Amino acid sequence: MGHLLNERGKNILGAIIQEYISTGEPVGSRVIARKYNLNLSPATIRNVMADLEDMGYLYQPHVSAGRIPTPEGLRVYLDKILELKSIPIMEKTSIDRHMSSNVADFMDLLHEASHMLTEFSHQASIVILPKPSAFSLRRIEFVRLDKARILVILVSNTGMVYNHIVYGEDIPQSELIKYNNYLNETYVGLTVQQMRDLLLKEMSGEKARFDRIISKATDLGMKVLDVMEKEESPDILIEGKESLFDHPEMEDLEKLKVIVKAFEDKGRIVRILNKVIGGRGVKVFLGDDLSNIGVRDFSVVATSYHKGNLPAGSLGVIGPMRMDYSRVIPIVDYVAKVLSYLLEDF
Amino acid sequence: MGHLLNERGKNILGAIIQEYISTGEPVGSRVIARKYNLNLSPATIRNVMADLEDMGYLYQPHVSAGRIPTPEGLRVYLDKILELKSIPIMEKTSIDRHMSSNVADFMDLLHEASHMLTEFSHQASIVILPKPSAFSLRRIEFVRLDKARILVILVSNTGMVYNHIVYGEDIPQSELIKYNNYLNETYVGLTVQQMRDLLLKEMSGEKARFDRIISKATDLGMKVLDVMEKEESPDILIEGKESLFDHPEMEDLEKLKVIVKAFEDKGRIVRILNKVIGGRGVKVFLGDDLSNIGVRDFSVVATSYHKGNLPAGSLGVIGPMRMDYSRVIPIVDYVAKVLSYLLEDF
DNA sequence: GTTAGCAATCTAGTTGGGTGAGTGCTAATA
DNA sequence: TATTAGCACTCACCCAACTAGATTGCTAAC
Repeated sequence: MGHLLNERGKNILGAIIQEYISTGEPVGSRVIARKYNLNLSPATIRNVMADLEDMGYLYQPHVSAGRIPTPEGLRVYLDKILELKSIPIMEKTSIDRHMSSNVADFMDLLHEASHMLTEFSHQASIVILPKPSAFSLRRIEFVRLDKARILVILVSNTGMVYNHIVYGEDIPQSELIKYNNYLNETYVGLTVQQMRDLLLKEMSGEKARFDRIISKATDLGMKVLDVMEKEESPDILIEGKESLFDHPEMEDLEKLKVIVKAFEDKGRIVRILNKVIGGRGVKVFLGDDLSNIGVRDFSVVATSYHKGNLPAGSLGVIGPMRMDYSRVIPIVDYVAKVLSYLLEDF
Repeated sequence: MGHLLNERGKNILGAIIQEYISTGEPVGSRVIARKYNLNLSPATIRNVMADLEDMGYLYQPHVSAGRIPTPEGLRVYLDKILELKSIPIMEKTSIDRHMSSNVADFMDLLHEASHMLTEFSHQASIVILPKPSAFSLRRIEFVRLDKARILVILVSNTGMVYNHIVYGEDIPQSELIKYNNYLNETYVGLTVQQMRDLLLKEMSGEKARFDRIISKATDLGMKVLDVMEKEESPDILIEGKESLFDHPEMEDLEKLKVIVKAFEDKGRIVRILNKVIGGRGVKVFLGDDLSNIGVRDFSVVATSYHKGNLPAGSLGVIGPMRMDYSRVIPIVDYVAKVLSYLLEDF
């Protein structure tokens, strides 16, 4: 057998990974021969295993132990071998129910999504909050803080409240209220992109030249968009860290430290999760994909959620590489779909 | 020697605890006799140690080991023996500088305080965000979300933004704006308590009977105060969890799990920290004080910070019981003082 | 009241043999 | 030629025995 993975190779690799996922122990040739009826002797399986090791899909922790899949092996498994299970009807209805009732505001909805993810995947869940740019404006409000700072409060059509501070000249509150009124009349209902377009148009238009309010208000509006863009460090919900600790592979102290530290640095987690934005479908990050958060032997299963056709944010779970992907992937997928569906008419 | 702690008992207990704090190992009689010139032989010290153990201030992990202080022992040490060090001038100026420059808004200030706490105590820091009731109103804004929900945005005089959702009848946005205007004219500058008083007065007053706007607006205002009170689960900043992991006592896996889980449950942490509100000065929570967050062998050093004379929130650090209190207590104290000072004219 | 001396206790670390799991290789088999 | 049985080999893991070191409590002397 050469360097190409043939049918038998696939079967055996699949069996090994399945076994490893369910036991967490190195897998020997005997177990495979007995439990998975491939009609092959342990000796033959050993030969194939040696080949798979050459290809970089398996490794031995030590010579008298069985094999463990490498990240590369898992990647192949995910791409070519894994067959997804369908979600039990009970879990589906539970997800539906939790996410559509008892949610007072948009944050509740995201919390609920996060909760469903941990509940049914038994991993830690991550939900990246939507960037304001995914929504349209419901209301904007300026509040004078002091002579240099203006507080800007934006309410999106989902009821999310974003606030920013803008530095600038000293404008009395009474004047700011006029800007408010103008902007609330003109820009409500627009997305960030549409706002930017319209602002640019208005700023160079006739009216702005003669109407001081319009001119000043659009100036300030533009400044707000700039600040928003710069500050755009989306927030993040993490739930169920503790469920990670119950996985037996966490017996290692160093590993635990590493993963806890990884959670501290939310920026990096966001960056990984957001890689799924743009594409559709669930993606799995493994091994080197995660080396920048320092957790090579973990795995992130993530996908994006949408509002209408616009990608709004991303969500997923993180856990040890040994994870029941056939269950977890459909769950992440389903929660994202439900969330997107509910988002549509929020 | 009976059950009363005499001078010599104090000296020896103090020495043992000092030694334990700096090494983390059980302390034997020899070390005390050699390092701390009490002019006593190990044998005598052993006798005293046995007494201290009877009193519940020390215990032996096993018979051939030295002694470790119990929470009760530490409590006595903190109350009667410990002498605080003064903060090095370098650290003081560093705290001053960081907290007074580069802080755009109030949250920045709190983050900075939190940062200073970890930086100089080498423990994890906790800052409880002020309850809205500590501040006065700068601006209130109603936004209609849908026929049942109204979003209320409150801006405090410190520039903090609080938002709540109020359920009620369907009120058009144009009507809400009238309420806004009335409330912003009448209630800006008042604390929550003052608002409540004035609202009650207005509701039963003459004007409200004839002016629909005033009547409706005060109704809504009252509802907001009720919601605020109910939802009052103050938020919390935690920084430097990772510095906990570097303490050698964290070699124990179970301990690490426990502390990480404790951090998950912010409610309980808030409840502990908030015990300091009301009193002045730094308090140390030890042993049983912390059993409700499941971390008997940790220690929380906390104090409250103020705006003017009103307590606004609390802050402190959490770490292993073995902590250099003579350094940590003054730092917590100082950061709280600086924060209170800066808060005064925010 | 204090101290020296000493037996007793217990942890932590080391050594060494035994066990079992699993491999790779070789030669036989289909 | 592909597969398999057989076997020697390797290595982690466990257990038991032993050693070294720390510290104590107690007793008797100072």
